[in-house]
Amino acid sequence: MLKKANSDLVRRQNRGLVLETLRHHGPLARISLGHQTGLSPASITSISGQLIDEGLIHTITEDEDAAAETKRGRPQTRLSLNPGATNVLAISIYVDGVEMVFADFSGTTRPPVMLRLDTYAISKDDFGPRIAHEIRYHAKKLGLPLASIKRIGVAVQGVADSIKGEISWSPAFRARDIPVVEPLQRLLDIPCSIANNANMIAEALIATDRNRYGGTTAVVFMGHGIGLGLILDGAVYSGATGRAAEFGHMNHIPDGPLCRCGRNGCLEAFSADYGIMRMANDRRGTDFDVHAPVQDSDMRELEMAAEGGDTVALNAFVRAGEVLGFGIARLIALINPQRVVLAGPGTRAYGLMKDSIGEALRRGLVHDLRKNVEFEVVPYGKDMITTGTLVETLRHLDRDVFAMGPRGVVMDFAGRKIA
Amino acid sequence: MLKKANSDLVRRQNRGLVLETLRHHGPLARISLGHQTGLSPASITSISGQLIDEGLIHTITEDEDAAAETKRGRPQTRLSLNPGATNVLAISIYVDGVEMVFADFSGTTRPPVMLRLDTYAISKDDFGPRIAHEIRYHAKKLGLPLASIKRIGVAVQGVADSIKGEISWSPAFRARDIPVVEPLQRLLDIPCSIANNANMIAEALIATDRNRYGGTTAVVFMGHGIGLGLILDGAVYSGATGRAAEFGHMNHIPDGPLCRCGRNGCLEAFSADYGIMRMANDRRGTDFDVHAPVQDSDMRELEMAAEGGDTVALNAFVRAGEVLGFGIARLIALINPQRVVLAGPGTRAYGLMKDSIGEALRRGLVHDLRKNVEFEVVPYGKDMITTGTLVETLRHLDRDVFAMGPRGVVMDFAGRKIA
DNA sequence: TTGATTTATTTCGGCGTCCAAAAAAATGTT
DNA sequence: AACATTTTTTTGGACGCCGAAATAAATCAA
Repeated sequence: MLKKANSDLVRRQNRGLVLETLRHHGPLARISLGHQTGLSPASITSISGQLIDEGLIHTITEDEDAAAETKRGRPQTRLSLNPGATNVLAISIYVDGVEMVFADFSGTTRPPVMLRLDTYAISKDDFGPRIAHEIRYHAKKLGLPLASIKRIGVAVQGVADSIKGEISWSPAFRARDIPVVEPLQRLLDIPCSIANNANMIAEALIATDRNRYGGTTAVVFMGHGIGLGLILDGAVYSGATGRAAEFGHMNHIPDGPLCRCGRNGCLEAFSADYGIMRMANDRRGTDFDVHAPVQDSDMRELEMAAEGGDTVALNAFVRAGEVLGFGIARLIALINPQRVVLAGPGTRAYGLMKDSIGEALRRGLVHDLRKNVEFEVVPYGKDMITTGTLVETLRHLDRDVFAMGPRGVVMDFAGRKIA
Repeated sequence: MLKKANSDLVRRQNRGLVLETLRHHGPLARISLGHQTGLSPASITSISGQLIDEGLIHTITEDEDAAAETKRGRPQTRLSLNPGATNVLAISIYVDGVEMVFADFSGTTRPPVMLRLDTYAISKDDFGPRIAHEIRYHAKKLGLPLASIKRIGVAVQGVADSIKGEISWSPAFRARDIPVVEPLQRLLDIPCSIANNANMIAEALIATDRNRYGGTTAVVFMGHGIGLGLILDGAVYSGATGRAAEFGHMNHIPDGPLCRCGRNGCLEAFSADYGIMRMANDRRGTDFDVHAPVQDSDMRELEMAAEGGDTVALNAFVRAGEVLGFGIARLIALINPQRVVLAGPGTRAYGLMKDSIGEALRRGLVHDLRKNVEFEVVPYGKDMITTGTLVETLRHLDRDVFAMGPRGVVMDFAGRKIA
């Protein structure tokens, strides 16, 4: 259903557009901003005038490199996001701890703060307050007033319910339904949102190359579990309940090996680290504790063994690839994406799985569908998750907070404050 | 990325909103239109004034029933879509023929015209012109000038490429990549679009009850194949290439029975009519022609046998349900819909499959996911496809054609033509 | 040095849209 | 007939965008 439109909507949308354009293209002169956005120079003057007065953007003065090009005519004065306008915080939760990255409005990050924390042991209700406390401490240490932080984005592997603001389930926690958004908002008075790792990687990819990833892309995250971020029509899709897709628990074979979720035969039970480890250690999978976190060092060792010619180890990876391939084939049948991206630490072993993934795709997917899909593996870095979270958080500020404009301020024709 | 907004956008959106509101709620007084849309009475007067002048809506005069309620105050004059504003045409393609339903702007349909046509035999390039010819003939017969038909919507079972405007593949045709949109537009000069049956049923459901189906719903179509219409965030999702989802060719078991698509183990190969028939006739599926269309009468006979206690027949349905259940479980794991709807002629046998579907869902899906999904079966009528196609077609007119307004017409303050 | 040229930005006036408030219209009630 | 009530229209103002003209600030050329 359509929504009512009025001049309020026009202002919001165009202010948001200007902010997003500056964020995407970096500093731009008003004239270029006009070309990029499609707005007239007059409108750009008006809008940028307001944004400058509100301190959200500013003109660049020490603009050596651009001024260096000697051209005729009045020189451009480039506009840029004002880093000091606000701060944001991206939090990534891992099995062994929590990473906090503070950034300013322009997206420039402070060095990450790594927090050791036995997430697996912490209780449902202790987690939020503990994090709130750490945020308070580190913000102070970095000289960032709490009030300057306008939004916090949290990313976690597993099922994040973005509507309830909880971690429904994550391999990093023994506890379930861990409230995150509510305690942070209550204790810090800062708006907060939570999302899933794979979705944040998808955000990072869109930000990196909108042409490449902006259409319909499936981002498969391989690690302690198998996650999925779906980009549909250029935006990350986050499901009905705000929970991300549960690709890892898509069934592969009825009555297959036991999965962490308690069912049998989930994709994860074959292709996540623990599935591979189990396959390598004990082909029948009877007395294997699926809940015990797999150490990264153990996985590396297994990869080495497989590369060195250990048939049992190699076979575990081949089988993981086969099952993953069938999973992706099913995914393609359902969503018909233009592109499938593999990401996450599990892609380290991609070389071992490549052939069996391809073979499974051939067996499990009509040629018509397969031929239209581009495949790629992106090298994994934790920073992708942080980047994605920041992108998402800052976009929310651009579109939904700062696009609104200040309230109760009288402006003149060009949008300048009169009082 | 955001788009530029200006008063043009405002007008388009609000005109569209008024048209959609009248379409959805039926005749409404200006005051009620204001309440429904959120627009002020002044704006409604202005917008409706324009729409009336353009002949898109009109005031109701013979409004006995509403005027009957004797109330104080100036009586309401209700506005309604003007049926004579334009005509549209919905075409549904079946194995045995083609159905054409003409409707006016208010959505009132003429009796369906059923066209016998051996679709399975017709060649790739004959189909479009043949249909164009029939449209010309029947429009004339019904007294509808071709120029009064502003849009044609075509629905077909199978893979419809809505961007190319072709039927990529359908069980109704032996031919592939059959152009439909291009010949109709060329020969009749009427804009045309093509979509897939299941998506049109999804459209019909949204139109019927937006609260119920408007969030995230998966519509599974069971018939000569297994199709899927996805409603994401209230709108039918039609994939990257404009092709609908290929749920029927999602692999169930590697190296399973042969499917029409040439792969092995697709969902369809178990649960579409031919899969069930094969299972009942010949459990090894060696010498069964998967391409031969299954007669509806044969399916009914098989259903009767199963209901009468024939174990082999019953088992075929049970197995079809099991596989369908696993398919739906995978679908839920990926998309996490709020609701799954089963539709299509195949649902006649739902009673035979119900238990095995449920059992497969239990085995193939985490409880957390399963518990949030509502399940339902809608009784099948061909008219759902027609309804959905009309809804989609008329919405396009509301939003993208008539919302623009006439060009080059000078209006006074209230939107009335001056010249 | 000075004026012409060029390019960027701002100002001005106009237009389209929405909206609140006042006015008008149309009917019921007393 | 006067008043009350509800719906619709008119009026006048606000906000936003835009085209055109004006202004600003530089380079180029003589």
